[in-house]
Amino acid sequence: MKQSTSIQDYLKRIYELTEGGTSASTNDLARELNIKPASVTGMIQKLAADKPALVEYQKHQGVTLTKDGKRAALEVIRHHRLLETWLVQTLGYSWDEVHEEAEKLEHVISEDFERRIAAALGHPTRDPHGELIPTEDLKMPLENSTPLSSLRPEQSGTLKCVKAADTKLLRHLEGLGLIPGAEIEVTDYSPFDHNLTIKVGQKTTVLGLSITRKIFIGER
Amino acid sequence: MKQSTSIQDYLKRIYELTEGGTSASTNDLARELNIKPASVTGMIQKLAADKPALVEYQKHQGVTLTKDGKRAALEVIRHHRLLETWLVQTLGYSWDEVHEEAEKLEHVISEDFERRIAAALGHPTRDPHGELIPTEDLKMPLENSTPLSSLRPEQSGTLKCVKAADTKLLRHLEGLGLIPGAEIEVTDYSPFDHNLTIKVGQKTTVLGLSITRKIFIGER
DNA sequence: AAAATAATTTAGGTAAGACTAAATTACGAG
DNA sequence: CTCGTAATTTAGTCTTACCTAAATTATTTT
Repeated sequence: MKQSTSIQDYLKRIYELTEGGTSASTNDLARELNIKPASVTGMIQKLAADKPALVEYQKHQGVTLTKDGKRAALEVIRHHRLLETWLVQTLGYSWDEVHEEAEKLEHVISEDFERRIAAALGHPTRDPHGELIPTEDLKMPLENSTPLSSLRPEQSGTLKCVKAADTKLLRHLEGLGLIPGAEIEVTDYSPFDHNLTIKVGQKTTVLGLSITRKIFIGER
Repeated sequence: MKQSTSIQDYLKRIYELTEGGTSASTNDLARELNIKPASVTGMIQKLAADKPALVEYQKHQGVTLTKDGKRAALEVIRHHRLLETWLVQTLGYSWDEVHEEAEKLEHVISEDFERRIAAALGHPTRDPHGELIPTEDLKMPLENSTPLSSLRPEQSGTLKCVKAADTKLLRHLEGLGLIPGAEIEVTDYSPFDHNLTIKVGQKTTVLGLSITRKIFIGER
């Protein structure tokens, strides 16, 4: 019932890649996990063959998580996001520094430890990037936000979440005031390159699609 | 330069077993690590053969740590003891609950994390059991205490440290007031079974050798 | 000092989980 | 529909770190 670090990483990535409803391809998984596609095939075949199967898998069709697999993935994700929150709140990490550390800790902490930090933090619902934290009974809350890339001039909202782990990018966004809670207004859109011009506080910035896709906006 | 979890465990145990100046035997190591002696032989041969050798080893003579091995061991021990301190101080763990959790975390935390918790705790010198925490430059401070088992009637002192990980024992000792800082006086000694009668506060207790060997007493 | 016993080492094996190279399958263009 | 490319899978290797069984070395007893 307790998975290895490797397996937990597979499950977490599969969860992320299948959030949109599509199945996760061997190649995508390999890229996300920084391993070779051939290695992925081996592992997902094993995960699909296991007694209580953690993934659903048909040759050349990609993988999805089973009920059990999803639970296990949400457990890891809960660990990760609680840890990030806690590193920021109690040890003064900044949001661009927490990812790596949480990535290692998430695999080794006990359920007891998880409960203790959740309680100490007041049972937070979002991590420092604004990502939703799965509940204690391992349900993922509904996200009511849309990617910034889908907004158009005149539209506005509150920055809910930044889906990124890259230190440089996060620092850059922070410099622009683009952190969870920020009020944003779209002032211009360029249909050719999908650039958006937005106003955050006093500042006006132009952002490309590769960034606007990672920023999620919700109701004020 | 970064060792696997297994190797770190070997080094830590070897450090502990050789603190008394003697070398660590294959069997003792196997017992401490809960693995078979044959497996220990294989690993220590590898550690001794490595480019910068971590252990000194001659067939049938047991192992000791090299300079490099000692540094690596102290790094792990520092992690472990800082973590225990920190689990107790910030998450409300009791001294009998921290061992297992620290045992897993010690292998994955970064140097940055180590520095942050050390600073947050005010650079403590002892962990919740009173064990000395290696300094940031990886020197083990001198311990100026002796085992309770070496004291005799009329002698007294302050409890400095309890070298034990067993939950039951630790809870028992706590119930008797035998925690770091306690003032202790020896009132009786039985030369046949080495039992000691001691007074802690109001309480008088008789302790066997297996316990008195694990309790360390120092100057008031 | 030889025999019995205990400790240690050798030899060979297994399981995870990665890799490379080669084979196969799927898919888009003509 | 067939060819070429891209994605995927198969097959076979490697490393780490454990295991068991058998052989060897050390130590203790008689």
